[in-house]
Amino acid sequence: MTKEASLQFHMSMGMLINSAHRSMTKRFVTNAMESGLDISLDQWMVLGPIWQLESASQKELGEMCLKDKISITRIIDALEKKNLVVRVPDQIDHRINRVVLTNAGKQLFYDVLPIMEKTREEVRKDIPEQDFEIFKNVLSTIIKNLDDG
Amino acid sequence: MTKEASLQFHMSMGMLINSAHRSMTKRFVTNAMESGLDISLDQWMVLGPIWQLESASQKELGEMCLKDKISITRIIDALEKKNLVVRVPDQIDHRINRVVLTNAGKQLFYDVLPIMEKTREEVRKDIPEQDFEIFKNVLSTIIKNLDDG
DNA sequence: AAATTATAGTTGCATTTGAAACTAAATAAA
DNA sequence: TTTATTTAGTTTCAAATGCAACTATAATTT
Repeated sequence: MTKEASLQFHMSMGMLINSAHRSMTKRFVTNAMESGLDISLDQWMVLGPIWQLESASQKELGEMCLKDKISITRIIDALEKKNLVVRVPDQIDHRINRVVLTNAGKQLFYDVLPIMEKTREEVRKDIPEQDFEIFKNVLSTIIKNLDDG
Repeated sequence: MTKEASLQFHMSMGMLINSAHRSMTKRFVTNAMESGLDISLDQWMVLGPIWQLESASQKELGEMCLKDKISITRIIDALEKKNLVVRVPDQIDHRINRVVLTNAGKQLFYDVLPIMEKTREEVRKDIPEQDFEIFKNVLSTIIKNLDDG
């Protein structure tokens, strides 16, 4: 590869992903705040699977959200502090925490859904469905490529 | 949008970008370390434009790297501490710093190029050129969408 | 059964990051 | 000219993140 091509690469890939990630996170939080909702994108990304799985272990949540256990611990800490979820020790395996939504957590989940939709629309404006699918596939492939490399 | 679709979204977009970004950063640093080079992806992303622009202001670097001025200040601090760059006050406008590579900085730049290429290949493995182009376009569009929203 | 290994989750510490306030210089307005 | 405004960059403080070591429980091995 020529120097120029490498430079081109470094200026596109890392930079673009980095910047898109930052912008999205920011926009989501801003949109939430404007609706009087206090939640980070990370917290939301975990709240969804909690809602979906009903009583997931932290490990399961981590796998679902592609996050390590430390991050999950902390996000659950934050959610628990806000009384949105509770940790319930598993009846059989006492190492496991089952994480379940409180009523306030469920309420927040439903309140945030339209915020998510709004953010989604802002993000996807002008991007054809087909391109977006390719985009997501490429992201998945990149993650896979780097996980078992 | 249905609840399921929103959930689907939140579990793909944010999560995937987040995860891909983390993996890439990690892989780049690991690859660099294995070659005995001590540089973060952020630092590299700024080093490139410094090399290319020859004597860029911090503002220009920020625009080029899609980073805010605070990040640039810190990255330049780090690079300067490692004697890879120096800040030279602009002769005419004393507010501006011109950032230039030292010989060590130029050397590192050339040393890191193959690392970047290696990382690039690991990232892009199995991704058709065409999809990758779409991928980058989508990222650019997302950034644009969120910047002037 | 006792000792070993593996798993789930937490904690502590050091580094990184982000937002807002700040300094210093340049430009524009009065 | 002096005052106000904008611009480039830095600093500070609080919050987020990453890594390694740690606890507690469960599953294996001997």
